[in-house]
Formats: sequence, structure tokens, C-alpha cells
Amino acid sequence: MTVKQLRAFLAVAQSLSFAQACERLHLSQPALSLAIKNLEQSLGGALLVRTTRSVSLTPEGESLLPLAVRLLADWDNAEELLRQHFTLQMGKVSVAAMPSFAGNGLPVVLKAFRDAYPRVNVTVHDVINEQVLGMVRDSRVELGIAFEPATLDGLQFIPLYNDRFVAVVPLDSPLAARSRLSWAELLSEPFITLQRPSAVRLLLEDSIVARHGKLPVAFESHQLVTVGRMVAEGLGVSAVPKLCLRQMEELGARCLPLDEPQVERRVGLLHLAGHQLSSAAQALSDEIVMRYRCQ
Amino acid sequence: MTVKQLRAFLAVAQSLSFAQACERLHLSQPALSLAIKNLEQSLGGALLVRTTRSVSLTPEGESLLPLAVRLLADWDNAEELLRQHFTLQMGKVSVAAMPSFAGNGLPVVLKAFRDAYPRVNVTVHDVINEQVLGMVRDSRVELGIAFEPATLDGLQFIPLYNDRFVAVVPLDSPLAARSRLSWAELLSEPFITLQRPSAVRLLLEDSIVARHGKLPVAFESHQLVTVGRMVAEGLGVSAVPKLCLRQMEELGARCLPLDEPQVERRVGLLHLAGHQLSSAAQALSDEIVMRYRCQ
DNA sequence: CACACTTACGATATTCGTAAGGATT
DNA sequence: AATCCTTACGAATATCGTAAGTGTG
Repeated sequence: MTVKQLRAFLAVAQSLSFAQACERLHLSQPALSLAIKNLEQSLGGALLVRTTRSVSLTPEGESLLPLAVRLLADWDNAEELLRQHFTLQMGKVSVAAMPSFAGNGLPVVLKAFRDAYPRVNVTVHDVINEQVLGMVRDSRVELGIAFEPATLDGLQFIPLYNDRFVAVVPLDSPLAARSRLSWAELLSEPFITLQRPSAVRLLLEDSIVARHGKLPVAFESHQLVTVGRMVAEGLGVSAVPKLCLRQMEELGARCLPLDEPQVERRVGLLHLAGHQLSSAAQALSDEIVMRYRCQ
Repeated sequence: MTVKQLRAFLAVAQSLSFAQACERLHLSQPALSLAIKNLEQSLGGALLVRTTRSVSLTPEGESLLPLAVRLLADWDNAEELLRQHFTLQMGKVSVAAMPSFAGNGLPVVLKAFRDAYPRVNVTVHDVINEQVLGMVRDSRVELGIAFEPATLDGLQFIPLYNDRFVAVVPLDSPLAARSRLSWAELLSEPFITLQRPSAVRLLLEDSIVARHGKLPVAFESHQLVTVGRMVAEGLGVSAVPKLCLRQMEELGARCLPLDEPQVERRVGLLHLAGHQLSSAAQALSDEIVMRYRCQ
């Protein structure tokens, strides 16, 4: 029994006419006749009673009819669903991104992606840098955006840009008038930063401790927003990835470039090396890479 | 997308190996390779990732896998079900028979039918003669067994045997010693018979009234069993179709042949002339006809 | 070099459409 | 005569298997 044969049977059974069914199937009468004949032969008995002037169903045909309707509907649905997945008229991607990217770079990319593929469902996980790696590794997300990991076993890393730290100072601070700062100048002020598990915090400590000794931490927070607001209120200064520059200035703080040594680290796209990306994930990945490579 | 292609995909997806799938499908590797290729092309994207050394599923393949399992299971089930209907390993027939036949001739036929086709479900409707015709006409049953109807519009009648009436008298009656009776002798006793809507009753009245005047009805009942018991108790005499002879004697009554004029009518098998019988009904019909034609 | 999948190609089977046949209205 | 389904037959298409090719462990 083939799909074509069953489709032929359904067409005839519903119209009770070979001639009409022919048009619906875009098939010649003999071809249809044969298809039905072969179907009947493969099942072992007659499904249709053909008198020269009319067509009717045998009891077996009668019991096949509802089955055929359901089978073909299921078949077509499955086929259509898959096709839509491929043409990105449907499907889903899940991305995990570290907060600094999820809050700053990602939204604009997502906007463009959404415009291109409006029916693809995108799930964003805004989690700390380490969890991004874990989620990609466990296949809980297809794509991740994070700092380049020290060891990428099984992961593939596509670099997007170099993230370097910029100084954040209150608008009314004397430092705010400067065009650039040295780390020493910045660290002489009370320092506000993210709390420990954060990758930004760790990166900062690793780079600073060697040259300037312990970080003079005055305040800590989980959220970049809070850090920005605290700086704006004049509680101290901070250093954040350049990507967060606009966010900081919107919160009422002033950002300045920092002198050498630059504290910077590559940020990039991560996915499992073995697995192949879904069409949707591939499309989103392309979108992200294009946006950062071309600028 | 064809059934073969989906089957090929399923085999590969489950074994994660073209070579193993080949054996399961009884197919050469190139043929399988092509089948998958065509399937992927028809759906518009890759389902399997083939590195030369291993096979894995793309996310789309992953989402097709459960669909494929379900679709093919449904497909095979439907196919198997239909095949079983045809080979009479399954299926159902419904028969309506008038009480005199349902209680006497039918059980032995059904026994033989059941032995031949143990998995065919048979539904018997034990209804009065007129309802047999109605049920066949309304397609509530496929087969009917009843007296030959006066007008068979749309029905086909296959005669089985001539049913003639026999006299039923109490064992202790003087009539019981006789080897045969005339209608006049029988009608001189108090007469017990079935109630009005019964075909047996009407047939009896039609035949008798013309020659002997009104039936001398002493008692009436719906059930042949009751009639038999009443006769056995000596309440009167009766006349019943010959088919019921054994039943009457088991109830303790004596049956005797009746002289001319014979009151007889053809009993036969009925089905809708237009419709074709199901395999199961055809088989039961054959069984019944064979049993009565050959004896 | 052995294994696993793909490509190339000739042979076989199916399926299709045109043409002709038979039956019914 | 017209309609509708079937059979007959040649052509196009698809599928299969053998043989050769390619890349990996």
C-alpha cells in the first residue's frame, strides 16, 4: 500500500466517481483505475464496487474510508510541519547569553532575526557566563554567547568581538571631565562591582590584582543596572565591558576609555561541535556573526 | 515523501547506521542512500548528518523521528486490519433471523461458521419476520433469514427450503396416536397460536380462513416455547413450522404431519441487492446456503 | 587497509498517458 | 449517442543492484 494509492482511494471514495477523482488527482482514468486495482490487490479484496454507471464502497472500503482520512491527514500534517521547519516558517531556537550581552547586544540582533523569520520561536536564557557554557554543553540550548572559555572541549567558539573594559565615573566627579583614565587613577576611588560568581568580576580581579594589588571594593551587586545607578549616585566608580557603555550612560554615569594595560577578552558564539545546528539556530547564528563581523 | 522513504529514515535513525538499516530493509546501501537523499530533498533540508564514520540526526531529523514512528505504526496497523478483514481473520457480520429459524436452524450453522472463522464477530438479531426485512432494508444487518416476502424491492432473496406446518398435540391426546392428521381434525380442538403480528400466525390465518373459516383460537402467546408448553399441558393443539418440530417434542408435545392442503412457504436468505456483501457476510451466506442446498 | 557512505551506471519495475473496448443510460 | 470504467500497449520515470570512488580510523 502506497500513499498515492491511498490518496487515489480517498478521492474516489469521497466523490464516488473515478472521473471526478481523476481531476482532483491530476491523473488519467486508466492510471487511477490501475492504482485502485493495485491497492485492492495488495490488501487482498475489493474496496469499490464499479458498475459501469456508478461507484460504491464495499463494507471493507467503508471501513477503510475513515482510516484513510486520518492516515493521510496525519501524513500531510507531518510533512508540512517538517517543511516549515526547514523553510524557517516555524521552528524554535534557544540561546543562552551572559547578562552583559543579553541586555545590550542581543536585542537588536533578535529584532532583525524576528523581522526575517517572524514565525520562529526564540527562547533567551539570560544567565551568568559559566551557565552559558553548561547549557550549551548539556544541549539545553543550541547557541550560547559568552567569553571565550579557557578550555573548549566539545564546544565550538566563533569569536565576535574583543570586549575591553571602560571606566565608569559619576557625572559630577572631577574624573568625568578627563578624556581618558589610567587604572591607577580609577582604583584610587571607592570601587563598585558585580558580586563574585560573575565572569566580569573574576576577569577584572585576575587582571588587576597582579599589577595593582587587591581591588578596593566598596559596594557589590548582582546586577549591572544597580552598579550603574550606584555610580550615578556618586557612591564610587566602576569598570564595565564596553558593550555596556550606552546602558551606563543612560543610567546617568560617565564612561571613559582606560589606558594600557587593556583588560580585554574575546566574546563569541558557542555551540556543540558534534551536533549540527537546526535550520533556525543556523539562521540566528548567521545573523549574529554577520552583524559583528561586518562592523 | 513516500512510505518507503520514511521507513528508510526510521531504520537509519534507529540504528544510526546505513549498513545495519540496509539489512533490516533488505536493500542495498546505494538504494538506501538514494532513498534518504530523495526524502531530504522532498522535505527541503538535511535529516541525517553523515560523517564517513558515523551517522547522527539533525535537529529536524530528531523532530521527525517520533512522527515517523507514529505515522508508520498507524499505517501498518490500518493495513493489517484491512488485510485481516479480507482474510476473515477478523471482521463482523450481523444477521437478523425470524424466531423460528434463529432458535432452530441458525445455531448449528453458526457453530460451523465459528469453527471455520473463529475471529469473525457475529451478531444475531432474533426479531419477528417483518423486522427482519426492515433491518436488511435499512442496512442495520447485512443478512436476513425470513419467509419469502410478497414484494422484494431492492432485496435479493435466496430460497433455502420450504417450510410446511405440522400439527402439535398433547402426548395424552387421542390424536397423538395417529400417524397423520387432517386440518379439519386439528381445528376441531381448542387452538393455541402465536399473537397477531407474528408471520407464522398470519400465514396460518391466511391459509386456513379460506377453507375452514375463522381460526378457533383458545390461547395466544408471543413465544413459540409457551405455545409448546401449553400444548404439552393439554390446553389445546397447535400448528407450527416443521423447523420447530424438535423444539416442540423437547417441550413434551407430539408432532404429526398434516394432510393436504399443505400450508407451506419458502424460507430464504435476504440481503440488499445493490450493496455488496462484506467478506464475512459472504462467507456466512455461503455457509448457510451450502448447508440447506446440499441436504 | 579496512570500513562506511556516496556517486556512476546499466537493468529492471512501476507508473503514466493515449488509444481502443464494453456496458449502461 | 454519450458517459464512464476497463484493458492494451508503448514511453517516461523511478528504483534497484553491481561496481567504482572517497574519506576516516
